Amino acid sequence: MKTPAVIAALAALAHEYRLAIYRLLVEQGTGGLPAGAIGDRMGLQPSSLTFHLQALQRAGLISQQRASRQIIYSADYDTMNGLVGYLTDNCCAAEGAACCPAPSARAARTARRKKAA
Amino acid sequence: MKTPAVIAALAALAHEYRLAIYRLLVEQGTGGLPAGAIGDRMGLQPSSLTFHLQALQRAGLISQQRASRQIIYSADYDTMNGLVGYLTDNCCAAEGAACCPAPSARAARTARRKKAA
DNA sequence: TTGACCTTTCGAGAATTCTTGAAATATCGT
DNA sequence: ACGATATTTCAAGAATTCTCGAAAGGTCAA
Repeated sequence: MKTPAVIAALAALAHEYRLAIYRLLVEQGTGGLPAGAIGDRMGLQPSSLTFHLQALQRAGLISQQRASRQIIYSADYDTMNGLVGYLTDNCCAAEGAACCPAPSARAARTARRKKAA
Repeated sequence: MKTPAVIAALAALAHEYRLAIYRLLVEQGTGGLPAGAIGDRMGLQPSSLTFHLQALQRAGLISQQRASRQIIYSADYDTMNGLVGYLTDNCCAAEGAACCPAPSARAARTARRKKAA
């Protein structure tokens, strides 16, 4: 995951409503949720909801799919994996720093991520 | 780590300069770096640099310490750990979702975090 | 094809964030 | 105490993000 994409994902999640929407969609799993249902739970105006959904989508955190009249949104787990990978990798660059996951866990996660990419 | 703090940390990192500054400080380890040296490397105006350093500091991602005339900034790893923990915990809330680190790694990280808090 | 439903688009205004230069603060060496 | 160095504060303006209401775009059922 490149730095501009990381910044986009961070910015997308750095908002009360968007973080809540994303968490809600993660809970829903691959089934996702139609826009209207999201708006109801969040108490958001339709146009405001679309604004935030688009922000999440541009960042690659969620994706949409039309189902007749409704538009179903669901979480894109890959982007979150990439984000967490970037943050953990860049968290412990200094050797011996008292931080983050233990080296073994970090190595395992890096290997898994490289395979996925 | 509570949601407002998570949003603050995400917002602080969601900016080109601030993410670069944070990464630079992480590389430096506990020794940190004086404000001037950060500004030189980033090519930032002093007042702009202070603005961004304060944003990172308010989010708990970095801390400062005076050393005679200079002010040394260094990364606060705990907040990043908390942020990564929050993101990983909330990434795989749906059971069986094809996402994030394997359950065992997640459990280990959660246990470590709880101990630290 | 008409009307109802669900969602997005558009435009305007409010709020927030970012940048910049000038002035202020704090520390040091002389 | 004075001048130099390092950084922050302040105020103003530019840029961006967010919210809201009205209108438009698809999709379905009759």
